[in-house]
Amino acid sequence: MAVTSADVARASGVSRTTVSYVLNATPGVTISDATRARVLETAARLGYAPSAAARTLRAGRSDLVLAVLPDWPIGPVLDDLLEQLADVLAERGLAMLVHHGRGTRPMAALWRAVQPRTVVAFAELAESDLRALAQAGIQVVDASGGAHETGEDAQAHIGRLQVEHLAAGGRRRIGWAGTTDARLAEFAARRLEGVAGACAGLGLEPPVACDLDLTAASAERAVRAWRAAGVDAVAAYNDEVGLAVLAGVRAAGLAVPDDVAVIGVDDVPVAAFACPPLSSVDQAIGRHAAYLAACTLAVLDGGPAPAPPGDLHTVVARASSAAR
Amino acid sequence: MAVTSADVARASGVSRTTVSYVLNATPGVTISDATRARVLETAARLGYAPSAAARTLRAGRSDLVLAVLPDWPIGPVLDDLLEQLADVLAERGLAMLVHHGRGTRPMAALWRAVQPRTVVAFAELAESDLRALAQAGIQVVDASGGAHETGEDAQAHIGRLQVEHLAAGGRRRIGWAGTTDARLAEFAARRLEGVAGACAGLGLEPPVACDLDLTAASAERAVRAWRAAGVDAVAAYNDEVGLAVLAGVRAAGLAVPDDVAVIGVDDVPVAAFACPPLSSVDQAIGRHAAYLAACTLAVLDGGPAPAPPGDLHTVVARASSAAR
DNA sequence: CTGAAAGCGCTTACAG
DNA sequence: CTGAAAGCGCTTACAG
Repeated sequence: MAVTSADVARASGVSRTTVSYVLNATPGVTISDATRARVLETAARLGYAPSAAARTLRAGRSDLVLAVLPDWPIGPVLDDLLEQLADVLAERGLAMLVHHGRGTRPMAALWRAVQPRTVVAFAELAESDLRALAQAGIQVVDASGGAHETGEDAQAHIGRLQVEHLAAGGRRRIGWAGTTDARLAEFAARRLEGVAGACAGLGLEPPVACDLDLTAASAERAVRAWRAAGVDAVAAYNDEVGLAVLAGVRAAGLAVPDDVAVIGVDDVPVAAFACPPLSSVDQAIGRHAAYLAACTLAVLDGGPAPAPPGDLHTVVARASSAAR
Repeated sequence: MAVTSADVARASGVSRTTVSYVLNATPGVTISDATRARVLETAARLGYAPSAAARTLRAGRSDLVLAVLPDWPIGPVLDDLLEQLADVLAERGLAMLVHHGRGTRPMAALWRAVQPRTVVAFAELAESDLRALAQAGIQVVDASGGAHETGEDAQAHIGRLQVEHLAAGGRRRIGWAGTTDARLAEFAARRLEGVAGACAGLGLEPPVACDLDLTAASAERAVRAWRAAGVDAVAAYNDEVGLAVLAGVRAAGLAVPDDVAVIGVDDVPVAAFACPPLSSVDQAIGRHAAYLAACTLAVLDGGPAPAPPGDLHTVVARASSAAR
């Protein structure tokens, strides 16, 4: 049914070898212009596209890049990042296969089955998987955003930025608004560490941590707890949680930023529309994506690793964290 | 390097045929329990996983399901849907390959290269692609959300629900808040059609359409235009746009819902935290995803198509569209 | 400059 | 109950 290289060969009166040489522009072989033109024309006319399966079997590796996602929900940030990465890879003729780390079947089976060219790991991989990948010669791009160029954990760095901004605005007692989503727990813990570290560094008391789900009731409860502890500023896990906090403060009859300042993370468009507009930490996702794409290409080409993009995180100050 | 079925055969002292029979539990062949146990144990011990490429080449089709996304940004709704679909497929040993319809290379090359088991099309496919897929025996699941069970276009249906809700609250002059994102144009047009149709059906004047980007300035401009036309209610393309409208109304010194009512689409968590809380149209994405997964499995198994899930869309009424 | 042949790893008639 | 052999579509030494 499908047209194969043999069909193209037959139709253009040459061997499959020649077809392969022409279509892959194999370096080191010279094909007469007439033959080349004829093969190309025939291939186009027949709508020939080489079988990925056969190529993979032959080459021992596919044209697939496997993106291993963590078990947590993909927010708009990671979403953008994946899209941009897929675009860059597509330009190189590579398709991106997205795998949610649901643990449904062992990673080992997956990468063995798919024989990806590269694995881009947004989640930390198990030791055994890393060993196995290394042994199979599949290189791994670490996109878990672990280390920051300051040597600090990148997530902790974000938490630190939040606290430093709040403290610069005259706030002295910091609350932390985490999330009850268990899948985000590990991630949130790293943020909270940064928050706690920054408080310690600034001589503030340790942060008062509350986990919210995205309901008004849970936000109100958190606000009461913070209030009881004398909290005058809240660092939120992300903008969604931050907006929940704004609503909770309102519901408790208090005012932002007069009673409590709030800052989120991600700087989603909606943050600017809140009342009051929500301060946030921008993650410069475009530059991050470009860097990640460059890393992936470097791994593919065996080239040198690109220079890290410098600091990607900046505080976007809005009314919700105005200085008092 | 990688362990093959030949390795397993050698290590367990049988032929590759037997290994294949045991591992695939091929129906119609009987293998002695001793042999079966030995092969299974050996395969596990060696960490054997069959090569997807070889299987695909042999079978003429892969264990991949190709999800063809439209060119528009993936919102939280589609995002959820994809994740759930991927989970269901994973349980069946199928991996989902996501392809953004960027038109970077012709679809034809992609499906030919990948030989997917099924294509789940979230965007409408070109005639030529549909023909080619049919010819290659690759079935297509239409997930573009085109037809609604009422016979109405599903997107138009959502627009209708918005207008009917606003009109039921005593609003007489409807504004439409679209998006300047060109990738969403076609989608938004179908919504607007539903809005216009509902207005006509209710004897209201045609909607006053404005396209917004997600900035306060553009929202303010739109609000002024609506105001000049006497608009007292706005149906927004989605909750993000709806929240921008809320901010624009505030910036114009007007009040929601007293001067203008607003309703979005998607019912994202943040909608409930707005001031005032934003009304929305819930898309019951979980049920939609389940239906889509069932359709995909039905196609894979050649079974009958599952019953459509009934009406998935419901208005979530909040303060932003309170009756006047 | 071009072609015949081998082999990637799998499954499945076909023999025994 | 088990094995030897062919073939899926490709690429690449190796001959000519």
